[in-house]
Amino acid sequence: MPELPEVETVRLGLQRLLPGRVVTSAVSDTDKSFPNALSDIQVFLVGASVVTVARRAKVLLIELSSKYSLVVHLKMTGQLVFVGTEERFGAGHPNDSLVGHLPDRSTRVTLEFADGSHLYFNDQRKFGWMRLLPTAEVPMLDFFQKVGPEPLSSDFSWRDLQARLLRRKNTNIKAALLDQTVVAGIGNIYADESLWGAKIHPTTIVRDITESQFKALYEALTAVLRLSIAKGGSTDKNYVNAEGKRGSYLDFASVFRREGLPCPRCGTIIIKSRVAGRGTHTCPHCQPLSK
DNA sequence: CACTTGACCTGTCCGC
DNA sequence: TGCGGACAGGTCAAGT
Repeated sequence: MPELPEVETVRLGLQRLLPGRVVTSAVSDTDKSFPNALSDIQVFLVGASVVTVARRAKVLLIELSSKYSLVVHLKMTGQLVFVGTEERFGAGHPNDSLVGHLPDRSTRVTLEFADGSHLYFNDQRKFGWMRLLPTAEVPMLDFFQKVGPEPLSSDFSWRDLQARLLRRKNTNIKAALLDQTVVAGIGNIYADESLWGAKIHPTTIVRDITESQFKALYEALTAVLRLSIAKGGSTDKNYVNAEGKRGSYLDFASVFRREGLPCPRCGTIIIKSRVAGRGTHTCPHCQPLSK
């Protein structure tokens, strides 16, 4: 569920909250969530300070003064929530908070900082992970070797999107968009939203997509990603930002989780189907089946 | 090699 | 009310 806009929203929050803080302890409840040896954690994490927080694709990179980085993938239900000292014994996060008092039963890793503040890695389904790695080795990870370009980078054009997607020319466009080696950061929400924006049916085979459709898809994709970042991402069930708060993009979504409701463009009822093994939302009028 | 499907997990919801 | 099963969907391994 955390896709590019959600992970970027978490990054923006952590970049505001973490740099300069010194880690004083790190506790993990499962090897699966944080598989590093305790000795490495003691040497390269405890005592180090946070330098900066970066992102590549859906992966967060918390760079440390020890020349190591915490590499974090939230997968489906992961959260990274910072709790400052002023909130420590209060009623938790106010307003649009989705988390109660932390740690809770989904907390997998707890980092404590020198001033008594905490960073909690919560993950209900345990798909996500956090790993401590020398910063110089991060780009060598298999995932980073294979992952595609950032869709919002200034040198990524509609021609680039077209060329990357055509690497999967015999599959359907939704599967191609979800393939992280084609373009980084797109998941189920923004695949559906951008295909609706470009008026392309998700089962359309990539080789059958026209130039003007590729161009429209590029415009729609970059627009929905930017809008979602501006709205703090999408909260469906679990996603929260670094302060434990929801994102509001789904209030602006056109098709995702809107089956049975009218298409914002033409009023036709939106339907849900299954494409590429994923729940898929389309407007039958705006996104006709090709061939 | 290209492509599709299943596994990994747990909480929630739906039908009986 | 309880219970089984379907579903959620990011990524990798296994299967076709």
